[in-house]
Amino acid sequence: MESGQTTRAAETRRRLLEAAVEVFAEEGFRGATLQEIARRADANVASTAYHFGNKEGLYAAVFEYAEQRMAELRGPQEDDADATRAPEERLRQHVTAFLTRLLDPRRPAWFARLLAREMIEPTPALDRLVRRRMRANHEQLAAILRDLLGPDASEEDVRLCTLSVVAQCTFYRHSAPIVARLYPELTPAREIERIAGHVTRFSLAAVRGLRGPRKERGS
Amino acid sequence: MESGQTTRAAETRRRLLEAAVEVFAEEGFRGATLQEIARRADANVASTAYHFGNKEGLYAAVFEYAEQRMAELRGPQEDDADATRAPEERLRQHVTAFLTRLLDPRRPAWFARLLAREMIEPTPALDRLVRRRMRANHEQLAAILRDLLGPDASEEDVRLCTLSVVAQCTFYRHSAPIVARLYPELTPAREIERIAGHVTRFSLAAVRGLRGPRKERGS
DNA sequence: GTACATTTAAAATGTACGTTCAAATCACGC
DNA sequence: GCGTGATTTGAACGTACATTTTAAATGTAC
Repeated sequence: MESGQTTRAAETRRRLLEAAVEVFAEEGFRGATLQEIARRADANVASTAYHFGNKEGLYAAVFEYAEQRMAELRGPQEDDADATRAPEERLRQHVTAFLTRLLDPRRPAWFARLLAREMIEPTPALDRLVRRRMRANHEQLAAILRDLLGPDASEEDVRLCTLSVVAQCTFYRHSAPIVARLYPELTPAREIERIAGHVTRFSLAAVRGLRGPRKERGS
Repeated sequence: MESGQTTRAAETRRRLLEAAVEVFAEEGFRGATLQEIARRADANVASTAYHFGNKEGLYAAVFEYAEQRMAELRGPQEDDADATRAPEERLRQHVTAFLTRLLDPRRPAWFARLLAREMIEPTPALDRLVRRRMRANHEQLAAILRDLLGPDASEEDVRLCTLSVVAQCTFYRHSAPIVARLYPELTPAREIERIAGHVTRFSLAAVRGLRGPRKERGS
């Protein structure tokens, strides 16, 4: 068919996306320049316009591309399915996988940076990401916590506990600069196992304590 | 002395800072323009150069100003001191105050935005903030958790638990766009008390569970 | 009230960047 | 090899903006 042309064009497109992911992650939407992206991709500035219309179009494509690449990087062990095992074990596994995705230095850092920027100035790309990727993950974790909390727990409690677990995981990524300055000796990237162990123990203990009759302390 | 001039000059300076805090928070360092800042402050562009040297100088001054303003906004009930009360009660109070600072819609939102931007691209301003404001807060919270965990807990455990509490609080601010998209019905800004209650209960239960002989589950 | 220093206003300058465009190059069917 | 449409290229355009310059205004001291 048109394999020669198409693959060549698709190739520059891919190079542009590859370069753009990095530049957008490093510099943000405003800070990123098409010239820099084109330079890194060994392409002409005008090719960005040709392939993606304009800077915004490129960003949208970049976010989708990054999202896809991250999904590909997921190992099969992170998939759902094993509803047979004890919820305690499933929690540990979920937390470990989550933290690994966030902190493992072998994973590219750009996705977390893009996401962090979306937290400050959300774009339509975030809506899609939540709908298409995050929601399912949250549901999976919520199911584990529902099991742990027992049948008497309200959906409200399940939700809040789920968020507490997520919060502990994402913290070491989102607030890394603060953690690094408060505790220079703690290097999360190298201690994923230790942190995962703590988050799991902490959360399991919390859930066990919450499970029984709710203890209302204080006023 | 030179009061007429000085106060007038100081007044312009203050107006510039006030405007700059907002613009930097909204648009980020790169997105903010001196012209817009000057316009909002009813001042001339050149006045930014006169008072702060250049854009970077203005940013540094802005961050310090924001920091100071936030410190002023703290009620007296957020101070340390009451080491007499039960640590459970102190935790509840600390968490509530923390969440209020982060989420209360009556508080200006710009500080959190400036801070979020520092999480992506730290500047020297962050070092100062951590050293001069955050460290003490963390120590205060760590002390509460040390009390709760009892004398057998390692400093490592205290640290991790402290971070778990902080993580749960900051999450509702840092990841607000995600929470809003996952659970549109949850409106953290209006439910500070409920969230504070959950974080406190969750963390107290966790700490109580961790306090005894460490239960190692799983492998 | 006149000379000097400080502060503000307005315009000018230079640069960086997104976008556009016409020409050049390429891949392919004929 | 030649025409056709898809890509790629290099240059140019216009705009936005940080910074600088210049001039006026304002305050201070004699």
